[in-house]
Amino acid sequence: MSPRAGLDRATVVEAAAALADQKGLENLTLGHVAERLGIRTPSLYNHIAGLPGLRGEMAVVGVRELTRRVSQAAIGKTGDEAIEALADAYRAFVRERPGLYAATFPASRFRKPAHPDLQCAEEEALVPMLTVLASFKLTDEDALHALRCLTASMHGFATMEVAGGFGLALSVDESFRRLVRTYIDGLRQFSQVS
Amino acid sequence: MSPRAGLDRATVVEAAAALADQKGLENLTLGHVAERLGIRTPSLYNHIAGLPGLRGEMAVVGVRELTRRVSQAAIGKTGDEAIEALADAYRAFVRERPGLYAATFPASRFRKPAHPDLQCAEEEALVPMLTVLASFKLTDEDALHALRCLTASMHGFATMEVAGGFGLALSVDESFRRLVRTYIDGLRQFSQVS
DNA sequence: GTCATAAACTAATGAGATTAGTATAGTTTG
DNA sequence: CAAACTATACTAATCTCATTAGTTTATGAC
Repeated sequence: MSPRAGLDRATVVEAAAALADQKGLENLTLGHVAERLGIRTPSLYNHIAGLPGLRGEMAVVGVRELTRRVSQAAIGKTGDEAIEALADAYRAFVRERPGLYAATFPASRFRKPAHPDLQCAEEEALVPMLTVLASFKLTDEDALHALRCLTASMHGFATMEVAGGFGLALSVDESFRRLVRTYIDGLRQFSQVS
Repeated sequence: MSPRAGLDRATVVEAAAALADQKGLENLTLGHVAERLGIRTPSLYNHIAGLPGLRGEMAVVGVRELTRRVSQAAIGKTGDEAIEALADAYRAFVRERPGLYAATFPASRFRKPAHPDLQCAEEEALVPMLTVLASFKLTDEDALHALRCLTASMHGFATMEVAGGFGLALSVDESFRRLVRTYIDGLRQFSQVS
């Protein structure tokens, strides 16, 4: 019908991400993406390098968006308040865009060529968190351990939450608040400030 | 050739789990499972209900094995020591059997019929952890929040680790120790003992 | 020994990803 | 302004994989 539909890579990736959010990343098919965009499946190959390429693009977009939100949340805050804001932003992102977040976490154990853009985006994602941790005056080593613990906690909680792992009739917000508070209290153990 | 190869469901599931550990759960195909067992793909249907059924069986086996290991690790221990042992066992399981563990975490958001065996196994998995937490004399509500925080922390850390998310040259064991210690310290905030 | 059943098989179907080759709408250039 | 170029869409075809249907045969029950 229309030999030009005016698509570009970003549009394709966004459509794929929206579908992944709705139906789950593992249920994402090129057929569905094409249908949503009003084109035939092979036409997608003009914009993306197949399904693996699409997943890689989604990962880059996801990491950047997560970074943006986390950075935004921490602006003008330090210490406890900054950690809490950052953690809330992280969790909110996973809840709002579970498919895009899942794409961000691509079991790099099995990814053959570590996409350079992705690696770069992943490194930048650490910056806001390390910046916030800097206000606790940790040694470099302590800060890196703290970074790992923070990301692991947020990642674990948020993924369990969106997976439906918290079945009980108990406030999930309250559980998360306690997790973050406990983490912050633990930071003090290594911190050089009050 | 051999109209009887002497297979049963458990053997098929174990073969699938071994493949998932090696190649990743998302790369698991019935063809590979059949090849490893020396039969043709359709023959698997005599033992399992297709790929979704196989994944469900893997989830049940995975949860049970995880529960067994965690319970075993906590035998004869209480308090801090029990939590540390339990956490180490959890992490060790994820490292040794990443595919089987991944099967355990099936994004129940998209699972249509919540397998009764699986639901039962999942409930039983909480028992050893709640038992250990009981030694901290928490209120019921505090114990459930603590349970969520503990599973989220262990899950998050272990999955990030096996995904290759900890790239830096910094002891992962030490990071995990700090995560668990911080958690334990946080428990005391709500605990009625020492 | 006969029979029922379980467990293997082959053949066929359908979904989905991918590649090859074709056509056309914009854009660039003379 | 028209010719050529290029990007983007298409159809057709192939490959892998899951799944179903129908067939065969070993093994255990009687």
